Amino acid sequence: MDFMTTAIVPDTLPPPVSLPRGHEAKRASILDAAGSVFCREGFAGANIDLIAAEAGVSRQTVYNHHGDKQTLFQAVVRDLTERSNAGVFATLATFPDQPKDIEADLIAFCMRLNRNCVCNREGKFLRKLMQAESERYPELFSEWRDHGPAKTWSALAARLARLAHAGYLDIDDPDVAARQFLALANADLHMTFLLGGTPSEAEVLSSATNGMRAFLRAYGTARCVAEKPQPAAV
Amino acid sequence: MDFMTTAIVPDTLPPPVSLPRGHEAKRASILDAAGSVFCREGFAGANIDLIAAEAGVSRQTVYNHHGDKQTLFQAVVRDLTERSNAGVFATLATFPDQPKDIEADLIAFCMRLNRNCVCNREGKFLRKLMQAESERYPELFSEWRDHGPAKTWSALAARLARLAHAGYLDIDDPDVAARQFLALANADLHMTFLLGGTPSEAEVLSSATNGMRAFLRAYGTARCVAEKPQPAAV
DNA sequence: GACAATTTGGACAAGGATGTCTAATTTTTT
DNA sequence: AAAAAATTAGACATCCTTGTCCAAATTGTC
Repeated sequence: MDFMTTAIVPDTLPPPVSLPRGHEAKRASILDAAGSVFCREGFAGANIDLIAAEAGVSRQTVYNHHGDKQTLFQAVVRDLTERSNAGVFATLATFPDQPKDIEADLIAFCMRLNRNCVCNREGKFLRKLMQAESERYPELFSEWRDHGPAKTWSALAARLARLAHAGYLDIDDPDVAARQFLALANADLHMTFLLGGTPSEAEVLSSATNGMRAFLRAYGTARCVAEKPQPAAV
Repeated sequence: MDFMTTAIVPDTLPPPVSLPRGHEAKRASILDAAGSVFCREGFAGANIDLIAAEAGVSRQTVYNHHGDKQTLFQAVVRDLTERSNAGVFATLATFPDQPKDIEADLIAFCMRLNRNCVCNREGKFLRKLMQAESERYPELFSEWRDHGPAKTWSALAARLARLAHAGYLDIDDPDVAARQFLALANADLHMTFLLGGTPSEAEVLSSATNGMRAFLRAYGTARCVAEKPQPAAV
């Protein structure tokens, strides 16, 4: 028996198999609160005591998990980047490769993109933190850009090129078209973003509709127009 | 010799212009430095000593001119807003109302807009300060928005409507078109803006060209295409 | 040149924030 | 139940910043 147990569970001291559940929960809670406070107050204005209070932990726990303020900030941005990128690529996977009604399908895609990627918590926070602190942390900025927007653009460009190849669109430069696609998708939301607010569902719908109609006016082919000759007014 | 020198540099000395020579110069220098520091470090991170040093005055002089940090910040934003709006409307006045070559004329206008309004010092600073602190100073934000972007949009919409009426464009909703015009004009510059940099002349040209070609593909009439059937590749 | 306003540098108090330390307490694992 | 790990509250030293005060020096005006 003794032999069995020692064999099955080697005496190599219980490897840090599973750290407490409450431990990771607190870590997440700290990152969450820190994201909110850094975003609201900026790096210099953020107060560790406030972060601790908002996370529901003691200040010492914050220091135990992440060494100092800078390290905490970097952890926050990396966490946001990771989750945001996951959301972006999940949404990109829903791009309408074989559209039945290209206008309706692109509008729906656009709304998913806006709702799940640019209007949500991670998107809002990242946008603000990057704008405010990218010069102080250039490597964080590069990380985010290379793993996020840069890939998004080329992935979207590939999707658009495929649609063009299938005859739905008439595109010279897919990379330019991809940037314009995104610019048009958000054209009506800029002021709300600047204010730090979250657009209503109606605003997201109207921005996506206006944007995609303009995009299709620019890049749609006869095939699109034939299928959808007279879009209804908003 | 003595006569010569005194004659060449007349004794008329700078005309006795009441109080301010060095006074107003110092005030401007302080606003300038404060704008730069607030923008770089954020409100909380900005240091009055640093502002004073960068302005080349003593700290006490900063306090003499503008009471405290908050008042200084508001003065900076109001100053930037005023100068930025002046630039925007001066540029709007150069909109091509009777274009000879609509594509070339719109591209040129776009470049003026980007160069003089969004890429310049005031534009860059205002964008960052608004994004960072608009929630802390909502009344400053409203002031800027109502006297700047809101008027810009409607003014641009009116110009576009006029072009449409003259047969150059085919536009349903001029307000939507105006927002899309601006979105397309800057579509290629977003990443540079986010990084806090200033786009090169080549980037501004390429962004304006790509943006206006897309805009005209969406909203141009046969009249445009007839005049400019085959735009050269970039 | 005399006079008034402005600027300067430095000292200073008050307050706030960071990060460390410790002893007590709670939670988790064995 | 006991041992180990994590958390807590609080005190604390240290540093930084804001905003004030003041005497001396500078500038510009009459």
